[in-house]
Amino acid sequence: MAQQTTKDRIAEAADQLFYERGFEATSFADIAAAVGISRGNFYYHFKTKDEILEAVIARRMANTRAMLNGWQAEGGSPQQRIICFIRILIANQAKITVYGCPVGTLVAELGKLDHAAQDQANAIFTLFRTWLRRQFGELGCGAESDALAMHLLARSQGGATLAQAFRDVEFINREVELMLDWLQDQLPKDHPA
Amino acid sequence: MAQQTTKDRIAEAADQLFYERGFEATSFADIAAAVGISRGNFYYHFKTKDEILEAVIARRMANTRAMLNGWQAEGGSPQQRIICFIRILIANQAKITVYGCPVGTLVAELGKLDHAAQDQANAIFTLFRTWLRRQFGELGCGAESDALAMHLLARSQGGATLAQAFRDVEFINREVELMLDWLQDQLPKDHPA
DNA sequence: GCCGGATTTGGGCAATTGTCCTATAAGGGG
DNA sequence: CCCCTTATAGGACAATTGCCCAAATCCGGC
Repeated sequence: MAQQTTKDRIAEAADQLFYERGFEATSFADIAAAVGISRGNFYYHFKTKDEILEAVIARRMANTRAMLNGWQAEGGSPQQRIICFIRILIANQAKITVYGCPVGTLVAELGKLDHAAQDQANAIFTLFRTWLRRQFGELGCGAESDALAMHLLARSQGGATLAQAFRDVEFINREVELMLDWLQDQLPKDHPA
Repeated sequence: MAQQTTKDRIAEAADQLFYERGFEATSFADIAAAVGISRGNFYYHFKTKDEILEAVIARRMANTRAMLNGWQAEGGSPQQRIICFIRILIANQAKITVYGCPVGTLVAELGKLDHAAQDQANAIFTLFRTWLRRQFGELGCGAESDALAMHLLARSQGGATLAQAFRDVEFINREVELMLDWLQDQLPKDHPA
C-alpha cells in the first residue's frame, strides 16, 4: 500500500472520529480538518454522510474479518483462539477506558437514531458471534455453541461499558481473568476428575 | 402529587427523549413538542440544555435511590434484593431491546462528548455499585464485595447491550438465569457439601 | 505544448441548532 | 379595579449543520 487514496484517508479519519466522538457529533468539518482537505471536497467522494458511515462500517467489517481470519490461520486450538478474543479487551484497554467498545457504542447510537445503517453495524457483532460459535462448536459444545458465543460477547461488552464509565483499567484485567476461568469451565469434561 | 409543575413535565419529557433518542439528538423543539409548550418558554425554566440534562440526571438519581430503598425496605434477604436487581432486565426488557440501558447509554454518550455532566451520570452507576456492594457485604463476601458488585453490573450491562443489538428478548431471559446461577455460587458455603 | 477527465477548492444554500429578548397573558392580594 | 409577580408565547440571533455548485487546478496521453 504505497499510496492511500483520498477516499481511504477520509474513511480512516471518519472511523477514528466516529469512535472517539460518536457518529452524530462528528461533522463534515471535523473530518475535513482531520484529513486536511476542504469541506466541499467531500461531495466528490461521498455524496452523503450516510455514505461515509457505510464506508466506515465496511472498513470495520474488513478489519474485523482480517483479525478473525488471522487468529484462525495461526493454527492454534479453538480454546486459544477464544482466548485471543477475550484478550482484545486488554490489547485495547487504553482506548476502551476512554471511548468504550467501538462496535457496542456505534450500534447503541445508531439504534437510538433508528438509522438505516444499524443493521450493517450489527453485522459486525454477528461476525464475532458466528466466529465464536464456530470455535465453541469445534470445542465440542454442540447446540449450546451459539448461546455460549452470545454470553461471551455480552461479558466482553459489559466489561467495556463499565471500564469506560469508571475509567478503571484494573477492572478490565479482573474481568478478563474471570472470562478465562469461565472458558475453562466450558471445556467438555471428557475425563471428569 | 395533584399537579405537576411545568418544570417537572419538561424534565419528564426530556428524560424519556434522552433515553429513546440520546442527549445530543434531542432538541429543544423536540422536548417542547412533547410537553406542548413553546420553545421560548424553556429559557424561563432552564437557561441551558445542560441544565435540563442535570435535571434529568437528578431525576434518575432520585428514582434509582427510591427503587433501591424500596427493595431495602421490603425486608427480604440480601440475596433476594440482589435478585431484584438482576430482574430489572426482565422488568424493562421491552424498552431495553429497543433503547438499551438508560444508564449505560447515557454514560457512554456523555463520555464521548467529554461532557461536563458525565461524572453526575456516572454517579447513577455508583449508586448501584455501592448498593450492590452493601448487599454482598451483608451476604458475607467481605473484601470481595465491591468486585462482585462491579462484575454483576458488567454482566447486566453486557446483557442489555447485546439484547438491544440483536433485539433478542429470549437472550435476556437466558442471561438473567445465568446471573441467578452465578449469584447462587457466590453464597458463602458455611457447610460445604 | 495542449487537451480532457479526474480531483480539489471555496463559497453558498436552506434548515436546524441553542440561546436570548420582548410582549403578552394569568391570576391572586391590596 | 389595579398592580405585580409568575408564566408563556413568538420570534430574532449567530452559529453550525449537511448538502451542493461553479470555478480552478492537477496531470497523464496525444
